[in-house]
Amino acid sequence: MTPLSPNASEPGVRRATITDVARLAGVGIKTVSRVLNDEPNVASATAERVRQAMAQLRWEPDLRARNLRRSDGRTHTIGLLVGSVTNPFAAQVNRAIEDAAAVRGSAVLTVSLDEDPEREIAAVAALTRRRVDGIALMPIAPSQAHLQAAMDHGLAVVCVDREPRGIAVDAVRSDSRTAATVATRHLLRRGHRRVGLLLDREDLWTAQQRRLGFLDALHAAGIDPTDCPILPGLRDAESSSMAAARLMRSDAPPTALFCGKNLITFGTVRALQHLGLQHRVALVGFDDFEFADLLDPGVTVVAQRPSQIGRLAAERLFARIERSDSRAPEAIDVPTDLIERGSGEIPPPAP
Amino acid sequence: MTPLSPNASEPGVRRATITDVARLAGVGIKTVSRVLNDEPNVASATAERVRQAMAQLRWEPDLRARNLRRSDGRTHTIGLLVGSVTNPFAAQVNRAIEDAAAVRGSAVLTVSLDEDPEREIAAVAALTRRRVDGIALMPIAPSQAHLQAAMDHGLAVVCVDREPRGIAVDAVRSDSRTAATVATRHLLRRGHRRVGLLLDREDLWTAQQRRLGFLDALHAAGIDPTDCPILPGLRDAESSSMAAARLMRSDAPPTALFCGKNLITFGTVRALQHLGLQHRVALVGFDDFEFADLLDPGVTVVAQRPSQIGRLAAERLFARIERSDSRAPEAIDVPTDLIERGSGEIPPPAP
DNA sequence: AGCCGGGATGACACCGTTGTCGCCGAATGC
DNA sequence: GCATTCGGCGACAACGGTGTCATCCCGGCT
Repeated sequence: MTPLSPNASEPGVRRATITDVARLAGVGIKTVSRVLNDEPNVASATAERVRQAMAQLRWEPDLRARNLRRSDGRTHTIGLLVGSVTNPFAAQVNRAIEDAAAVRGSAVLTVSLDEDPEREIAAVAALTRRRVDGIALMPIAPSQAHLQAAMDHGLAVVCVDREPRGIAVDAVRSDSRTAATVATRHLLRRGHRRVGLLLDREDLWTAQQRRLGFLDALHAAGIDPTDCPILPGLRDAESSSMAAARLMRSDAPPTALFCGKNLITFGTVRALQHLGLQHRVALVGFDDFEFADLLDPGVTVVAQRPSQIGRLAAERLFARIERSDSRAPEAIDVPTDLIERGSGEIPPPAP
Repeated sequence: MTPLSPNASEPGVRRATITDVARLAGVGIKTVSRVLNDEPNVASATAERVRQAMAQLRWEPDLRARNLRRSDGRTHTIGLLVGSVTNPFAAQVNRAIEDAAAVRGSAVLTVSLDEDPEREIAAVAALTRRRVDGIALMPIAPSQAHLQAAMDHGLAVVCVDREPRGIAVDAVRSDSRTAATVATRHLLRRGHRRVGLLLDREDLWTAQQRRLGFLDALHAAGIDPTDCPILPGLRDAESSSMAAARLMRSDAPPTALFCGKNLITFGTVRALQHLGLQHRVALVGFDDFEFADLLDPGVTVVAQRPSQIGRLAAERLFARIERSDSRAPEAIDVPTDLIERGSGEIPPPAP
């Protein structure tokens, strides 16, 4: 085996530059640049010499320097801001966007915001300094107006999962309101009259929409909303689990639950199992997840399509970046799919 | 509400540069630079004028230009190469590294390789052109020697989850061999004599180690390895599920299974449930996962500590980047935790 | 033979920042 | 009172590439 030079043996070799390549090939730097960029008007013999010099020196052009001067001004880098890369929904969106970016030769800078508005603002500033071509954002701050200055300088923006506020940009998300109506109606059709809704922070667009959809369904069925408790402000599985347990131990607990996002479903499923109620209380979750089908009972969900959302968002973003789309910003609804697995089909107890 | 200027209204304003700030503040550009970098020898009144000019123009310095000239040569950007950001293990590692990078003002370029060696090489080349300061890599290519040239130019590298080949760099990973031994011994102690091992591609270091650990345990218990089938080459949940089903339908199927990574566990759990064997065949998985405790039976696992692995990897990486650590490259073992939940404690059927 | 067009090429400015260095003026030392 | 320091500041080169433009050369056409 060949001897290995250790990690710490740095500066080592000075990195080759275009000047070194030019000198070795016996040409001017501009000719090297021409070869690198496949520009015309280079004799094939010259081009070959240049390519050999590049290979011999293992030269890789410096994209910072290149972008700095280039007329299109693009860095071929985009930013992705999500709640957390560990959230399965965000991870799927992330992957879809990464794939779309890779096809176009762009790299992705991913940032987890932990649903903190200040981190959204800080992250955007940091990405702006890096001159990313575009940003795909799951908005969390009360307003996205802080992006306007960067947009005036040509930054493209697309919002994912939630509607933006204070700026006019494309948005790609599930039709949360309709999805919530469908899920709630599904429970009501089984005869439930006391349905509980567990929700994320209500300053989020998604939570608002899902609440509206929930109420739409109650209204259509002529149900008194005051019989249907709404528990908002649930940020993670932990707090959701505690909230669900408290709710089920209350006087007149609901006979069915609708969970407004994946982490809430996780917590609620846990709570019901611990209380031994998983076969007595109906449950529909928002967002599909691994093993939803193998739990007992299987968890009925309104599944989002995160890959599709990510793919569409990336397409909009790159269309804006390449200025190939100058239509007015638009909101794109991605459909959801109700998947029946058992938990959502539990009937209310006989009166 | 204020009117919103649409996304497509680009070039719009020319972006302010340090020259604009200098002119507005009535100073030289170098003074602006000094204020920006908190360098000494600027009168406080002057600094204040400069800061006002910065704010007024909403100027954000261009990090590309800055890094290009700076003497330390750092871009404050690192690369992270994983199998896929949708894999929960990778996602946790990703998050830990992102957090460590954020503290140090570095951004993370994440790339999913889909376990494709060629993409590893291509991704490293792309990151090299971007002049990242370091790369955290879950190695997939047969050799990582392709990183040597970049390392000679100062690139820092740390390997995650798997051992590197062909280069000398730090590595942070679980002690797979010991973990596999512990898991296998756990099954053997319950009386199993025919234990099946389901494995990832055997060219991967982790799969090799887990196989060795498995055999170690058999050997120590005096068990004939030929009674214990090994199914390698399982890349995803799908193929694992099919392989597990085929195995259980064979003559003399094993009475216990050990799954060599998270996706294999997912597939195998599915297969056992579909065959109705989940309470008759013991199973231990590698890697913990959401709902492992709520399945029936609960899934016993050897849990890795992905956050810790990511954190330690990032610490090594930044130590190398900052040249604050010049020790020889080192392999760091992160312990695993056997978590008993039921599936691993199922005894073999009475003879 | 002289003119012209265009392919091949390099000199040089430039992108937006930081590093080097020199200049100026005020404070300090003797 | 004069040399010496030093704080404050800007001119200019440099980072590693690309854009612009001038130049050279050669073949084809009058």
